[in-house]
Amino acid sequence: MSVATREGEAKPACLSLLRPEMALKLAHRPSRARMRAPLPMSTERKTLDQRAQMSDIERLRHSCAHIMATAILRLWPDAQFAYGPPIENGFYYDFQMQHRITPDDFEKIEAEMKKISKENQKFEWKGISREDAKAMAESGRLGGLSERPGNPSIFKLDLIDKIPEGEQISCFQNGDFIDLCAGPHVGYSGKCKNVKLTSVSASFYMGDETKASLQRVYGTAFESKEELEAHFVRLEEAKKRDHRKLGKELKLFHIDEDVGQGLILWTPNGAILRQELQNFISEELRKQGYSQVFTPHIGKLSLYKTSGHFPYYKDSQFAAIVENDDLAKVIHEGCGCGEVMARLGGISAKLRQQLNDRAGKEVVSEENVLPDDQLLDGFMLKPMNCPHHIKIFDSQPRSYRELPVRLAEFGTVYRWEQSGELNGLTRVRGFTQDDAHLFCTEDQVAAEVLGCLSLVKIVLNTLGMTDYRVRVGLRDPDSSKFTGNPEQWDKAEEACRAAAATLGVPFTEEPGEAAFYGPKIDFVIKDVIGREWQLGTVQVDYVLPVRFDLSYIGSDNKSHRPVMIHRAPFGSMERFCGVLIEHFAGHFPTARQSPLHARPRRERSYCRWSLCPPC
RNA sequence: GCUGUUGUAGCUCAGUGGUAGAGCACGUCCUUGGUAAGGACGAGGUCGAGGGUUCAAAUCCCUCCAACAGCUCCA
Repeated sequence: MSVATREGEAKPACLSLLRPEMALKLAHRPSRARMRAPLPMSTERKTLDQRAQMSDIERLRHSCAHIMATAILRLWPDAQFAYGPPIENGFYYDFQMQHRITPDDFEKIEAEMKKISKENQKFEWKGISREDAKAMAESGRLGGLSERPGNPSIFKLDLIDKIPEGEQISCFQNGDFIDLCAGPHVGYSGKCKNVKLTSVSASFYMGDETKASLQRVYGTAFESKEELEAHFVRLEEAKKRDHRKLGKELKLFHIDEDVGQGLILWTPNGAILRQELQNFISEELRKQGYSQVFTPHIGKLSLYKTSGHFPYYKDSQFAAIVENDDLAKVIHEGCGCGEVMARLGGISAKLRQQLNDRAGKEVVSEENVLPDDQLLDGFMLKPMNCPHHIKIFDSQPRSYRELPVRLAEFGTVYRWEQSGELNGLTRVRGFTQDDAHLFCTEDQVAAEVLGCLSLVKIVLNTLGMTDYRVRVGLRDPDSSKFTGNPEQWDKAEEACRAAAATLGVPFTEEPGEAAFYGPKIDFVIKDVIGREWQLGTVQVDYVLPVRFDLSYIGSDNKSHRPVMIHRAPFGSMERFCGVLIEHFAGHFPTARQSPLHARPRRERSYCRWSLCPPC
């Protein structure tokens, strides 16, 4: 059974709960305004030409950054400024000073900024020689209101050194404030009156963790008061769609401190949502000839040593689980913690030999080898499903007639994410991938990649999620990170490129973004506040079949190496549901027969949201 | 992990050193031919955890934990 969509494509029966008129309406919902999404600090300098192309609003915001710096200096003259670019919806300036800015200071700074705007200071460009620039920085004059003996402009000095020889060095002056700056700026500070400071945070100089820690104040600025107000209205609207807020209101999921950070408890309502999606994808998988499998949540360390995930990715995995008797033994032997860790991380000489032989070169160095009686094995919460699926493929001899073998599982994996990076459903420590691994011949790669992509496209189109882009991750030829032989890479990259081109959506090729084992295609979806989330992914892999010594018998009755394709159209159920909640703003497409609807009066508060969710 | 902010009832929040509060939600009863109806009464809190200062701490100080924003990272 299928229903028509506006694209005229058949809609899978498993989304039978989708009311066509609702789907249509939702698909046309305009994407909400983007909240401040800081542009990643580019490690490459912009050329003067690129700078000259700054749009009017970027000019205004950049000037606002200078005005904010001026205001901060009037209040705290010791401040040392680093970097103050315009960003989407606003600007920031990074600086270092004794006083720690808190949001309570914003009012003071804004008041000072307003004064500066009223003073209508002229922004004046001055070309200066490298020597003069350095002298001004030494005296503390650059990024200051006056000379500041004993307080040289340290960051400006560094920035001057980064300006290539022969390039014009310039500064801009407004009032007493002189800053090293290539511009461009607005003519007068009077233009910068619709400004509001939004947040303060820490940053690192040049985005480098090892460099100085700076304070960063963010602000937003627009040409008119109306636009500024509209911006804050949009932010409010975006907040209402936040999946964490809706998740609580609609009782979709719960995160409990006692269970742990980043570990999702799916409550009955959320389980309905997730189950519908799983049914939907299961149906598509069945159509495309996948086989469903189930595998356990843990596996032995040696499995991940063979795959190469341990200890290479050790920092982003949960620690090993050591069996009681083994633990008692090492305690009895008086092992220190460091020694236990080393014994867990070691690899046997035999396994090292096997891996190196299979790869035809040294992929595991001798320093990781420990004598067998020193090795301590344990288990690990699985950080990915591939090794388990590989073992299923390898559990019996395979003929080319069976290929491609497509093994699918809603596989739950666990990864150790930094605490500051956790975010509702979109960044978690335990999540379920709609994972599958395809084992195919070299010649089947292109067709299989194409099949995977069409699956992702069906999923996204069915749900009306059209604000996405496609990223083809290619290898960086200069990097040693990428293993495998160049011809295979070329072939796989070409297959990915060609497959992406058939999608009919813009895609970018990004050298250096490939996984170490092969090229990949990612679907990146923008959420309601402009953050991009990588959801679906398709990756070609030539490495794991080698490490696990996989083979099949070809028509020539000889053994051949299969190619693996990893793919997950949703990415993870958690992240996808998070993005989906915001996409639909909680107005999930449901039909009359949906369990979300038929609720007795007693549970009025419960059914309310499915009929008339909070707007 | 780093910087900052926040943490009080199921939810949203008020409460600046002196007996723990409001609205909504919840329970019982009454009213009411109807989809967030009205009324009466009621229940619900070691004020994130632990320590300290004080005659006295939700409130001041310290240490943790967690959430949020940003940075950094992300197979």
